[in-house]
Amino acid sequence: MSGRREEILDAALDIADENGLEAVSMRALADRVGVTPMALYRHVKDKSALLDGMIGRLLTALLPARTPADQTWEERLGALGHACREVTRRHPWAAHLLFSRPAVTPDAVRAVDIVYTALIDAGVPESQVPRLERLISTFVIGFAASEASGRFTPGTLDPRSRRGQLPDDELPGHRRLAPWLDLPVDLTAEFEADLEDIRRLIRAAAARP
Amino acid sequence: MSGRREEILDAALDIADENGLEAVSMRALADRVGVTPMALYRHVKDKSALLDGMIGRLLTALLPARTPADQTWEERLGALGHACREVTRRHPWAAHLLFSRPAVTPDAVRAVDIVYTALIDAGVPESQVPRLERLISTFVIGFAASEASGRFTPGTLDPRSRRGQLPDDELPGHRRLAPWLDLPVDLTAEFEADLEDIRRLIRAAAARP
DNA sequence: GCTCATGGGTCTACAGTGTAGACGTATACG
DNA sequence: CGTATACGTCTACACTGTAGACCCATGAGC
Repeated sequence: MSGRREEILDAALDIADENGLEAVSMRALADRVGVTPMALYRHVKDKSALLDGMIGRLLTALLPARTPADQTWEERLGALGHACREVTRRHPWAAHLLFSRPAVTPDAVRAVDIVYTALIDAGVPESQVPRLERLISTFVIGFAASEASGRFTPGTLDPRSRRGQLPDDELPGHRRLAPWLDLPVDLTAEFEADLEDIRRLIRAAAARP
Repeated sequence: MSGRREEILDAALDIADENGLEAVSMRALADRVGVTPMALYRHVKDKSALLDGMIGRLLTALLPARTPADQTWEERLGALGHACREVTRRHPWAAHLLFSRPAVTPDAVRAVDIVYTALIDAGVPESQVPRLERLISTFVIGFAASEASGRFTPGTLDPRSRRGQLPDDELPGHRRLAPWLDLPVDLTAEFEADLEDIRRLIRAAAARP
């Protein structure tokens, strides 16, 4: 019953949001809750269990309360994808945890099920559904993690100087694409385009024997 | 000049391979090199610089010495993908770092260039190439990271018991797919199928106006 | 030969980490 | 009343990364 555990987890979320995940130490968390570090261990087995609890908390927030049945499978997929990206934009530290901790909480299973039914509704052969679910979730979480960790916007150095470290004739691709590489990237638009590509991939899979 | 830095990085790789990434502490590393912890700081600015150096070392090992020009773009893409997965299978701890550290080393840029030229050769419109490169690398690294962290094989509990935590009628997708979910997954074959799906996605992008 | 810079290494110390173990206390229930 | 149970505290230990001062061998320039 006692909502104490939830209270602690939320405090941990707050700390992570304000000062990053590495600022979540048992001592700092205890301070914020107004308690001694060791007191936390009554409500949380471990530090790693604490992290699990944190992503658990996020997952429940992410899920649609009830899946509106009047949406097409493409809309439902898009909604889930955007929700996932939204969560990791609000909590950039979370992206990594989504990868490391296997998703076995009830909420995570529910999320997987949404993708399953979307794929089935799309007409994908059942034997292919689990694989495609993994493909999709891997990409979506990967995109979110990349965005959150700055993999897509490497540092402050612009593309030109980055390229400059290598002789230009070793990088024919970069030379050829130079005009496009200097453009700023709109990651929201890019994510949308990626989702559309994935929907196409699904339709193609549904159309195959 | 002095190969001391490389010697240190390799020792760090060894520790990580044997006991996991969290076992790579400055003290443990110093012990293995046969030196005092503080001595490491002459060759490595930071602990985080040490980690950067480690993935740098891996990346050079991953890259093809020279790209054989007699391969089709599909073969080159597949080779790079498999090389990436191979590295993270040999060094499971590395997958996460690939995500967190933006890839700005010369070797990383070279790897990106291989994908760029493959996409160009495939006939993808140049404006789409950078986005698709990000899509592909995100998926490939994400797959590797998922596999390494066990996201694809959640714990020891079988699918049935995992599902058991929730009422079955809340999970129509799982119920429908039950026969397929109980099958063991061959991740090598799955990765191959995923790559093929991605190649199809590329061909489709090339065929669009 | 002398000096001097430089690269590499050592020792000490500090502030911070997760957590095991023993102990205390207040409420609820028989 | 006694006793469980939930919750919290204090102390202590073995770690972590790293700043700062000091040392010594090598080689270059005067």
